[in-house]
Amino acid sequence: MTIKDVCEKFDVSADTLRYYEKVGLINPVPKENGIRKYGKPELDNIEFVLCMRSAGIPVDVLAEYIKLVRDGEHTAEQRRNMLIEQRVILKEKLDDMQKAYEKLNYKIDVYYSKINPIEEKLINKK
Amino acid sequence: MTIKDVCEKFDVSADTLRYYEKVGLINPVPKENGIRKYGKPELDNIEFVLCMRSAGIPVDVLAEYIKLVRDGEHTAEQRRNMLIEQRVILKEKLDDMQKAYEKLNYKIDVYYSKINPIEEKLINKK
DNA sequence: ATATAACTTAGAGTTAACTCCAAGTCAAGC
DNA sequence: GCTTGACTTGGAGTTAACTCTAAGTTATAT
Repeated sequence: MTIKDVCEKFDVSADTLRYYEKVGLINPVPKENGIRKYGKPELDNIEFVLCMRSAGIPVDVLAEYIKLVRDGEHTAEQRRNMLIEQRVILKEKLDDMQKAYEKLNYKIDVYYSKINPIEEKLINKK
Repeated sequence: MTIKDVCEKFDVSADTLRYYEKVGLINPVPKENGIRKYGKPELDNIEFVLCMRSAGIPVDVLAEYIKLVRDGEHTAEQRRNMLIEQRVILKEKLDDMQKAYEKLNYKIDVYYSKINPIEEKLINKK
């Protein structure tokens, strides 16, 4: 799989993939004639990283995590602690966003009744 | 209420509050002797904005929204559409983060069984 | 053989959202 | 009447995470 295939598969730019590799967030990808060829392990790595990034886990934290994976089995406990720490942060963010989502829903309802009070009344009187 | 009180109430820096005001994300705060005095409407404004910011809604989007509020009642529909648009984006983010959260939970379990296989067995055999 | 298109690199530039700084004002306490 | 401390300003600086640029290489099509 070329870099372009991976970009399409995960909807990410080639620049981002190379950047992630450069900063150690993705393991070095094997090359043929100087061109990156992505296999299963690379794709798994990328999928994990993109998923964690979409949750807002910082690049440097993920880079450290991947480094620990490379360092071997004896870092497992440290890695686990990292993940637990990130889970706490993520949970807080999720809760904040859930709250904002509900507030947004509420506000949209309020605007609805402002704009369309007649229809609103009809609904309520049903 | 002084700026310091507001900082403590909402756990936000004075710089951020002034920055939000400067870029139009918070309405101009009335001043006594050149010093900001925050009242109920200001606090409501700030709470809303901080909540939306914690959900990742961009500063410029919020600034435009606040501008529309100032422009009066006839912008209500436009505002509502903005909120609906942001709700879609927020929902997607929430779903992504929920997925990441679950993946993280799963990974933490995996590390747990790696590190502490004996205890893990005990739990499973119960 | 040469043009095209997709890749490569190192490193510079961009963007969003703060965050900090220097210089100044003002009320209160000694 | 002077110092202290909390505020004020405009504007510069920082950080994270890309994103772009320029110059170069390589396989394929003409």
